[in-house]
Order: sequence, then structure tokens, then C-alpha cells
Amino acid sequence: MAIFLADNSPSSDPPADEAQDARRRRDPEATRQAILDAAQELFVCHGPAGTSLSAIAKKADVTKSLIHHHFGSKEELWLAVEEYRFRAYFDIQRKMLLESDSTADLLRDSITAYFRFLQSEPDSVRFLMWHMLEDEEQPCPNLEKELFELGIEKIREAQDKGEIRSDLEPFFIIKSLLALPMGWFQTRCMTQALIDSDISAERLDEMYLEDMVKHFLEGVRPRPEDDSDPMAG
Amino acid sequence: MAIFLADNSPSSDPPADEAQDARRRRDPEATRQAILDAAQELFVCHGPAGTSLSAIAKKADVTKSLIHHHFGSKEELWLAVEEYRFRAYFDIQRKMLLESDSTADLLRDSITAYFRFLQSEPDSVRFLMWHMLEDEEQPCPNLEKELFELGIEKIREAQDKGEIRSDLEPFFIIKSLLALPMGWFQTRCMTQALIDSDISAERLDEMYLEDMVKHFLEGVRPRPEDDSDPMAG
DNA sequence: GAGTAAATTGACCGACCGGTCAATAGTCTA
DNA sequence: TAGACTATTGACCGGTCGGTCAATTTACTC
Repeated sequence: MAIFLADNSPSSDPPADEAQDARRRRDPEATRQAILDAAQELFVCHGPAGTSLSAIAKKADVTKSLIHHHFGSKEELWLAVEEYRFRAYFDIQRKMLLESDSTADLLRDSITAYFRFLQSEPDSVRFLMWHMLEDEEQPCPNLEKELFELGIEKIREAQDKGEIRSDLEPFFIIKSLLALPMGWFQTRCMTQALIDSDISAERLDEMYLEDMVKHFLEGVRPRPEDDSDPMAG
Repeated sequence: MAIFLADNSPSSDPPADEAQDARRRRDPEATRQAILDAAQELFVCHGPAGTSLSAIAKKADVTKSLIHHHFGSKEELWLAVEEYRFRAYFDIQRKMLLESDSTADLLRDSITAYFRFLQSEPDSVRFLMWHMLEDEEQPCPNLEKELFELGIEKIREAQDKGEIRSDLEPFFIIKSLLALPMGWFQTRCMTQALIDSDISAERLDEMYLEDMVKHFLEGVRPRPEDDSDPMAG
């Protein structure tokens, strides 16, 4: 019930020397970034509807008017934060995808890398969820599309080589590849309560990762008797 | 960017005779339900932080004070709506799980049923997401736990019969079973934009369901050479 | 029919919301 | 150094927020 609780975190990030200096001597770029960072943190925590401009201003140690000066309105600020996050998100994903150039372990590497990414950046999970709930449009549709097409191409190659069964649409394979780690971390905080034993969260992550990869890979492995038509449907 | 747009839906549900009658002659139970229904709809659409009590009162055709009278505070109303939704959600799931008593098609039936359920009730998808973002605690932890234990038991049976490979933790199998349909419908509105062809949303659902089930089931199928130790980890 | 408890109303509260605006204070250029 | 530009401030706006309260209306009980 996060939104019903007052934000009891200290009013602002540790006012590091750089930040203080940046405010003493004018530095609009640093100010912009400070606002963006503060907004990001609060938006991730409480969502756009649950975050007030006053709270952002307080955390960024600027006046509310300054937010309007640099970003226009609350909506534009939210969009700016989204763009900022999504660009980083897609960049990382593209990098991960391009790294694994061996088609043999393509899916194992991809799903593992995605799992590790979400594990190390739980904010991304929450951000994606806020986005799915609050926005109908993709902030960077071109980036996502490009990424999917790249992934589809790679999977097609692996299918042609016979390393992945050919009766599954590459697009759907990617969708499942993304859904499994995402689903795990979306419900991670509630998962612990479902387990009787006192396994640590980290250990649980490792156990799930292992089974998930095993299950996922086995499902896409070409079976001996499977020489039927590729491209079904 | 739903939260930034005014709610331009008609102010209230069609004031059916029953509703009007219920308000003319006093009927506290009907009033409570009207508030609950209106709150449910608005919460699903805009989330708890994005929904005002005034909006709920308007939609339910009651005064704001009446909400406080029946539910206390906004938070208590949100919790009441959650409890209401979750109880229905778990009831349906338990029913689905108990129905398929043949262990042979247990997983096929379960994942298909869950997919169909989310497909027919997109509100549930959004509600679950709001819940995951806003609340840390489960509203009905006992119900969920009971459900998981039931599922785990059934999977264990199937594993003992050799119908499901034994080197996967049943708990994790369920997690994946839930994550796949959920992930699909969470991003459904953006999926269309990723596809070049003009396949209808319904057709796309069917195609994904088919591949997802194929992939999921193949991944849990015991392999011929697989006679290693069950219960790994 | 009197009395009581509960449902319902509308007026009202202080706090906060997103946003505006004129004034001020640095920074850069000519 | 003068002047233009802009980052920054603080006071202020109308509106809405969640919530309270006393008064009124209805239903139930004896």
C-alpha cells in the first residue's frame, strides 16, 4: 500500500559537493539532470499519478517553477523520463543481443542475460509496469521494433541451422523469452511468502533461473522425429 | 498517457431500474455494492492514486460522504475492492484447477484455461499489475498459498506417473505457467504495433496460444534418456 | 406511534495539486 | 561595460484532494 504511506525518505539525495556547486554557479544541464533523476526515482516508486511536482522539486532541491521551465508540464516531464529510461533499456538489450553472435547458444544467452538484467535493475521492472498501465503508446516504438526484428532474424538463422525447432514463430519465442524473467521479478516480493522454507531471495532466483532455462530450452529443441513443415500458420 | 486525460465516459452506469429503486428506497447493501462497482472500474482504469473519491461518488451516483460512511477511507475502499477482486480471481482459478482431474493433460488444460481467463477478463490483468505496484502484501495470502499447494501436489502426481519431467520444481513450473499468458496480455496493446501484417488481435491471440502451449509442454515432457535423479537442487 | 439506530445529504475544512507570472540574478556576447 | 538572454526564485492562482460534521431522512423496534 505504498501510495498511502508518506514518503519518509530524506528530503533529498546527499547534497554532494558537485550538486551544491552546480546549484551555486548556474548549470542548467546539471539542473535538468537533477530533476530528471529525482523524477525517475519518485515515478518508479509511486507512479506518475502518485508523484507530485512538489515532491520532485524537493528531492531535486529546486523550485517547482524550475521544473516547468525545463520540462513544461508534468506530463512532458513523465514523457522525458520515459524516453530517458527506455533508450537506456533498449540500448542495453541491443548490446546483449549483438554480443552473443553464436547462434548455438542464442536463446540460452538471451534469456539468461535478460534475467540478470532485470535482477540487477528492479527499477526497470517497475518502470515497465507503470508504462504499461499509464501509457498506450510506446515511447520509442522504432527502437523496440528494430530490436524485435533483429531478434527474429537471429532466431530464423538458428532455425535454418536446425538448432531451434522450426514450427514456432520467432516473434512468439521472443515474447515468451521476455515474459518468463519479467513474470518472475514482477511477483518476486510475494513469492517469498509462498515458500515455506527460508531460502534466501538470491538463492531462489538462481534456482528459478536454472529451471526456467532448462524448461525454456527444452521446449524449443528440435525433436528427432520432427521433420515436418517449417513455418506453420 | 491515460492518467493525463480527463475521464470522458458518461458520468454513471446506465441508471437501471434496480439501481434507481435501490437508491429511492434505502438499501445500504445495494449502495455498498454500487460504490464497490464504481470504484472497481475506476481503479482498474486509473489506479488507486489516479482515482479520486469524488469520481467514484459521481459514477456510483452517491455522495462522497457515503463512501466514507460505508468504507471509512480511500485506502480501506481500495483494500475492499482488492479483497473482492482477488477472492473472485482465486475462486475461479481453484475451480479451473479442480476441474481438470486427469493428470495427463493437467498442464495443457491449466495454461490454456489461464490464458482464456485473462483473455476474457482484461481487467484482471490490469488489476494484478496495480496490485503488484501499489501493495507489498497479498490481500488473500492464504488463498494464493492454498492454490499453489494444490497445483504443486497435482504436478507431483504427474511427475510420479512420468508424465512430466521430474527435474523441474513444480513451484517453478506454475510460476512459468502463469508468467506466459500474463506477459502476453500485459503487452498486448503494444504487440499489434510490432507486427507488420494486419492480423486481428483475436487471431494473434490464437496463434500465440498455440505456440506457447506447444513450447511450454515440450519443455516439460520427459525425454527418453531422462532417467536421472528427480528432485534436483 | 414513539424512539432509536442507521443511511444519506450537503456544507465545509485545511492541505495540496499543477500551473502562472513578474521580478531577480547569474552568464554570455558585443 | 552595456545589454540581451535565460536560469532561478517566490508569491500566488483556482481547483481539487481526502476527510469531517451536523442535520435530515428513512427503516426498524418496542
